[in-house]
Amino acid sequence: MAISERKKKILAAVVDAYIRTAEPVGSKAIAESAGLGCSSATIRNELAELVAMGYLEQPHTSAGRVPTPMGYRMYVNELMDQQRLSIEESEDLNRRLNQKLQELDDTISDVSRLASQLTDYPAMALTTREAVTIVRFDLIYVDANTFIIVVMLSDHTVRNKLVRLPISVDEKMIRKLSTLFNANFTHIGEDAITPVLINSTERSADDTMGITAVISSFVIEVLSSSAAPSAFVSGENRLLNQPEFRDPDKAHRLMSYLSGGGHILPEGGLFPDSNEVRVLIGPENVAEELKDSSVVIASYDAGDNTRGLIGVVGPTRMDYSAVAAKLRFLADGLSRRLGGGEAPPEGMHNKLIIKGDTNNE
Amino acid sequence: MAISERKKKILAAVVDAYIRTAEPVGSKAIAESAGLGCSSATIRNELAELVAMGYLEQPHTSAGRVPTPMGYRMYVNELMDQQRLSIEESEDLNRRLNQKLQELDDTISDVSRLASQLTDYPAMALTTREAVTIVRFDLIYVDANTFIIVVMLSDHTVRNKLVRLPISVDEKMIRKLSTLFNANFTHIGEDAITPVLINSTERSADDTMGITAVISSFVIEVLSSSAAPSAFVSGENRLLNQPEFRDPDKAHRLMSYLSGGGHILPEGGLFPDSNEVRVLIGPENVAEELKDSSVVIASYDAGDNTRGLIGVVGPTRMDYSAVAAKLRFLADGLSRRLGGGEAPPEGMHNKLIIKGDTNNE
DNA sequence: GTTGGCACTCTCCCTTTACGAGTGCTAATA
DNA sequence: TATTAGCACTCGTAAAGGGAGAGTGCCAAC
Repeated sequence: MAISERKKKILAAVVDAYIRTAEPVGSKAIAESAGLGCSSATIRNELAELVAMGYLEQPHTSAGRVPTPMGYRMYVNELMDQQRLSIEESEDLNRRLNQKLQELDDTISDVSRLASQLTDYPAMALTTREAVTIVRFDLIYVDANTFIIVVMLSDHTVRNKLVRLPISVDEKMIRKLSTLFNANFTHIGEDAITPVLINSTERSADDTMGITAVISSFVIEVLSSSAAPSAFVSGENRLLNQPEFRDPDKAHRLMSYLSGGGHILPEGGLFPDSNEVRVLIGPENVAEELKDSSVVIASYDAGDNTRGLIGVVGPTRMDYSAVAAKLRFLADGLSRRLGGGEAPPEGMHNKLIIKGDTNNE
Repeated sequence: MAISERKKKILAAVVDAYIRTAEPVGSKAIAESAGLGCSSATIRNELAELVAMGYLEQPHTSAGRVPTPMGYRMYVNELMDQQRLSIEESEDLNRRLNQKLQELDDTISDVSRLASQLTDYPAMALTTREAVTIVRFDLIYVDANTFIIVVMLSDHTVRNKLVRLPISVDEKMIRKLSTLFNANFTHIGEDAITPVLINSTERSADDTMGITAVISSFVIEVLSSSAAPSAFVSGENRLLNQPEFRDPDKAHRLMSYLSGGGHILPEGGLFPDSNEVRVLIGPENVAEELKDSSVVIASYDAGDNTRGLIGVVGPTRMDYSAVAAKLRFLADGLSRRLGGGEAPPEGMHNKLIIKGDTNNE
């Protein structure tokens, strides 16, 4: 059955009111607020039909209406006025973002904290990197027992480690090792670092003291930790702001889930395109713990084959419009700062494109 | 008035039972549990006196007794059996600790996470460092637009930064700058880095492209971030396990306080000595938000003029004995791994020394 | 198709009641 | 003098009752 224009308006009014008040919405309130010139009785008829169509439900017979996940979905896809940030807001955001400019690895926790502060919901941030390789190797001789390993990675980050040896090495040996590692260990993946390679390098260097092994294990550590996606969740406690989480058990369940950050990853398959904000409403979420919460995610381009994701978790009664706008802004800002060239110019407000699972209706 | 032996036993029994059950303790329960051969009526008389003395209180006339902060204090100082960890527990702890061996800066979050997991309370970890200086400077030339700054600090950590320039530099310039910075910027504090120094270095290097400024600002960033104590709180959500935080508002208040981590610092003044675990009970805490919670803290020696602190927050009805033992173990383990030489040998169980504000009675 | 009216059905909140755990006191006992 | 048994009393909690109010569904009129 097609949904009439008036039904849409009424549905939107219900969702809007429910988002604001967290209480079932009655026909009278709608008649007064939404500017369609008809009485509460008419609204009641329409509401009954919206319930029959599955967009709304009643907690019990004589209560007002509450949107179903399907109702929210309709609202998100078609009805909500796609909120833009005001000039002041976006300036404020820009300022805060500019303060955070550091390496991406520091930023990921900041990003999630920022998203959480901004939206007043718990937020998570994560990045997945494509496999990196080492592009450059330097060993810095400090003293007879100490040297520093510095490696530059294909994603233009730099890692270092201070090595202290129980025995003495001379500067020549360090230089030799540096040359060898530059020749043998750059531009290869973690799986190419075999015992065979390590042994042959050790022999070439005349290294009888196991220095090669130390350096090799650092290489492996760097390559494997860079490949692993990192996640960060913050502001879990903001859940308690929401009336639907006044039940400590419910709140606790979700918070524990969120604290265990990594679990969000499996859903990483559905990375939204840049410029798109994805909304997952209640049962649309894969994770059992999220079945009655909603998640809004946006992704950003962190440059060098790295994509980042920022997400916000809240009750299904979430201010989708505001949250989506803020996330979009944040993601854009991050893309612009961290990412490749083709990011949109500073200050431009992108048209918001919001998508989600539309195939379940 | 002096407190008799029997009163002590009864008080201990009340605290023990209350820690276990979170419910006011009645005379009958004590008569049965504590092995002193007397009836509940006798216990009642004693209880009445303990109330008069301020060690216990009654929520209302016909309820059991609950320890007051003063009661807990007595318990912690004199009564509780100072729990040792079982062999299995300490082996498990050792294993987990060994896995976490990395740089201190990575570890601080791990430490707090570990402490939280271990105790099932929210935990925080923080370190204060003495001012560090740079002891060694290296600039690595990568290509005409790129070089890497590597600095080694007096605390034996190494920091690096990749610098990309809009203009070209040659290798000679980089070498010159490296020498100059090594000469002028090592072994000095942040406040010694004045515009005058930067300008003179810039002139000496014939640097017309502002590279000196870039490097200088990195130096300042490193020195200031190393001086700033860093804090980390985790497991806030475990608060919700405790029945006293079933009230979402109460839980939220404390959790927000904890999330804002830094606030704990002002109390840093009371760093416990190593080998001592400090317990702060309810009103003994300075922070308003902690007035009806308890904090257990231990400190460890992280080497190089750095002291770390691990703390656990919970309701006043906290299992002080178990928590103190675990924190002591953790702190010892960390001192041994990170710290100076005179740490106790591996595997030894230290005598627990527990102290606190005893001057308020 | 829309509206006013009205009986009906819920939940929410307040009060009442009953119950039981635990006390305080007193008088008896060792 | 310290301990104990007994008993009346207190108070909080949980279950049960009882409006009040918000909101519905339906019907008959427009």
